[in-house]
Amino acid sequence: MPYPTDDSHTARIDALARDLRSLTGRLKRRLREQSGGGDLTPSQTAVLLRLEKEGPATTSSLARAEGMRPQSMGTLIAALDDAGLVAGTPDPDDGRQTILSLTDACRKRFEVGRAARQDWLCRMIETRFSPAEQDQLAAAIALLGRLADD
Amino acid sequence: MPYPTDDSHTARIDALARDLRSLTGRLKRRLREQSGGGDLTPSQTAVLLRLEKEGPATTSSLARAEGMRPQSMGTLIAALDDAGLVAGTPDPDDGRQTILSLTDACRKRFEVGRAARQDWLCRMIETRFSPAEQDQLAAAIALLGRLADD
DNA sequence: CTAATATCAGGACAACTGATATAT
DNA sequence: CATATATCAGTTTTCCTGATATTA
Repeated sequence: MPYPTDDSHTARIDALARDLRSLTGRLKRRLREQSGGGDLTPSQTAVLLRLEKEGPATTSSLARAEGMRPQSMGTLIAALDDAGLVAGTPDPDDGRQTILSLTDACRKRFEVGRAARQDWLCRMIETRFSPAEQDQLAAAIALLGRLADD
Repeated sequence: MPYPTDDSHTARIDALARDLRSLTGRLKRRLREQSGGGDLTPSQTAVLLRLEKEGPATTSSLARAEGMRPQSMGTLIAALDDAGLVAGTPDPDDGRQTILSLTDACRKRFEVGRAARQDWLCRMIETRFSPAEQDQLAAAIALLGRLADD
């Protein structure tokens, strides 16, 4: 027997890993494709929604939260700043940091988008999944978050 | 009231969508970082595992299965061909197509990797999640697959 | 002096679009 | 001729590494 422990348990884990690898690529592509059209990239959207949820933060703390390098987050933030969606004010206590917050224009944009139910992902979740399936998703997202954050 | 239907139901879906957006980015980054070191990219790994699971296929059918453009799959396949992990034989019935299969070298590589439990994702799934949680993951991956494939 | 923050510069990867040749 | 497959070429996006200035 080539691999002694390749029983059904291990095979099931292999299948899980295989499907998860395929899924992440497809999901990412789908999100990017749907955000297209003068709109924001998935990473930009994720940062804006995090700022909305958790309040003002610095570039570095956002980078840590999203699991990317501070430089990468820096360029992402610069684009959002150019678009007038976030604004930075210097931290009075720590001169190295600038505190980023959503602008009123960005909050307005969220408000309008939600009122019109324009968000593709929200529409899909609402229309394609039953409430019970939505609960399943929420639980699994927490599990996968553990995996992504080591 | 700015948005008449912004009740707790809608707020829960907004939170789900927000967390899912953040998760896909983090997961993708984690997979790429873990595949680093002379190894294969996540997309390459996904294609090889699909060929192993479903048998020989063409560039176009693989592109459809992974939700990407045939050209993108083409360059990905070319790299795997250069690395000696896949080989193509002309389809006897349709001169336009070439049927791609895993090489013996690739199967050997899988065999060795599995025997040594070298796959990061498999190890994480096995050690960080209980069997019940693994079931939850499997169910949720199927749900999210529906979302990714429209 | 060491550690953390931010920014500049350059590069690699993975996907895209458009155009073309070939075979059905 | 219309459709499907594959490939060539160029581009964009997103993230990376390395180096530097500044502040705690």
